Amino acid sequence: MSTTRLRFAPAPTGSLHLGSARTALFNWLTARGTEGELILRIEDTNAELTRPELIDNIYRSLEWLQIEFDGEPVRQSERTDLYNDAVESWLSDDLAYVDDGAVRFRVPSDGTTSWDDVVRGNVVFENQNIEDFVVRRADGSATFFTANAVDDFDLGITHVVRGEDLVNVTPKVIMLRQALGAQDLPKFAHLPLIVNEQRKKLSKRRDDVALESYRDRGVLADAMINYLALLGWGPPDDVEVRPIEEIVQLFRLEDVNPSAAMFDVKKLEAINGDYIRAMKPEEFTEALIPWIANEPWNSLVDRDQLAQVAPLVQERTRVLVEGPPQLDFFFLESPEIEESAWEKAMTTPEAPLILESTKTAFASVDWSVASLHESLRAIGDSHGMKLGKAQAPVRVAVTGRLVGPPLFESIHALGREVVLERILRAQNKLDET
RNA sequence: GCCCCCAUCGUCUAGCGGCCUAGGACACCGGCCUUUCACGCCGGCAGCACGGGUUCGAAUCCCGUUGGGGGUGCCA
Repeated sequence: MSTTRLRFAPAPTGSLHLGSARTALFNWLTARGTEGELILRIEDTNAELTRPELIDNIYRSLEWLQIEFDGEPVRQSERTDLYNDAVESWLSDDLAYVDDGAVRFRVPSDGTTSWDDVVRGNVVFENQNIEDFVVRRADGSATFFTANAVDDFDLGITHVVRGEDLVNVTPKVIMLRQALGAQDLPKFAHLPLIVNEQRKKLSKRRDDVALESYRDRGVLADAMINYLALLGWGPPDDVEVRPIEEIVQLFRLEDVNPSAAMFDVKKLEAINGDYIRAMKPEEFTEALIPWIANEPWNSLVDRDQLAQVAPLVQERTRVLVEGPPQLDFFFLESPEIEESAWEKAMTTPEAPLILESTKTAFASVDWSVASLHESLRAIGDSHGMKLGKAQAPVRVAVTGRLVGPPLFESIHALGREVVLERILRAQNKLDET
């Protein structure tokens, strides 16, 4: 028998919002940390929101985040009788009245309604500031207030953890719950809003709020969860990047910071980079495949070769989308040479000499990373250049860019034939100009 | 307008009356390492919004001001 029972109650309005994901997470953390239960409740009292595909998206996103629920989801659209009964009883007790076909709840004109919020402390509303609100629409459907109050009571919810934007509906829900005959109140915890750089609530219109869009760019679920946990909460020991199991142990609703938190993509990506670097090379290679599938050179990719070269860019990748562009030259027949790179590396007096020496040396050098390395180092030496300088023309000739994965490992993977051909190609291009 | 909430480095946070000349992380700036970039390491910049209290003592408690935000639908 569990002592705590929580619910995550999204309205199916399309893709899961970052704020909703954070709310789901904090509910989940609380449930896990207290060995309680967490149920998923779909708030689709509005007929327009009952479309199955909207709900599927929520399931998929929550599944991706590995936020699990106990029991089957509760669909409010399937509990209309319950809401009707409640409204009827309020009507017969004269707690509510009909107005233009809708039913409104009678709010007392004096007194106060308050609760002790877990994250904000005591919150008090003067009843006189609350209007009689609609509990049943003219079309007969229950409103959010009714469904919310009835379900939280009926489902035995002990902790209501939701966004701060719902603070002002809380007194209404409390009144309804009392009208239902409830003697107690659940613990309310209103989480700080997640805001953008303008300090405004993340909005669908202006901000990139869909969880999927981060997933699609190659943010890992574990990293996303870890980052989201840091929005409004911090571990007591200052260790921010850590396994979710540890966060479950450390997390306490009482420690949640009440002030709004800005969603910082840079930090998200930094944490994601940590997670990517922590992957096994094979895992990283595997994770990259869906992103490579989007590249025009996808059909040229050889899996074995990919397994060999992907790890070379692992620590250079913060989000998975950044992976493929760093690897294209391994697979493209004749990768394009970036103009700015060419300008920088090939217009020096030494460049042609280095290319020629390298071509000659590489034609017979032992094809190992160490020998390749030593060989080019020696060539650089003979021109009085450090390797850092000397490698530039070769890198541009072979990869088309000035920056990229470690050169000798790359050259090694490409093979002698390809490398010599690319050097020759660069020499030809040099001759043309 | 009315109601409600919030206020520590640029950002996310630690701090719950003395351990704070305020700690960590991201970002930024130096340096080291180095075959580029990155990673890693070392160092730096930078904050308790303001004013009153309370107290021997306040970032921490109270009040006010200012500034931000949220809500104000027969949406949720």
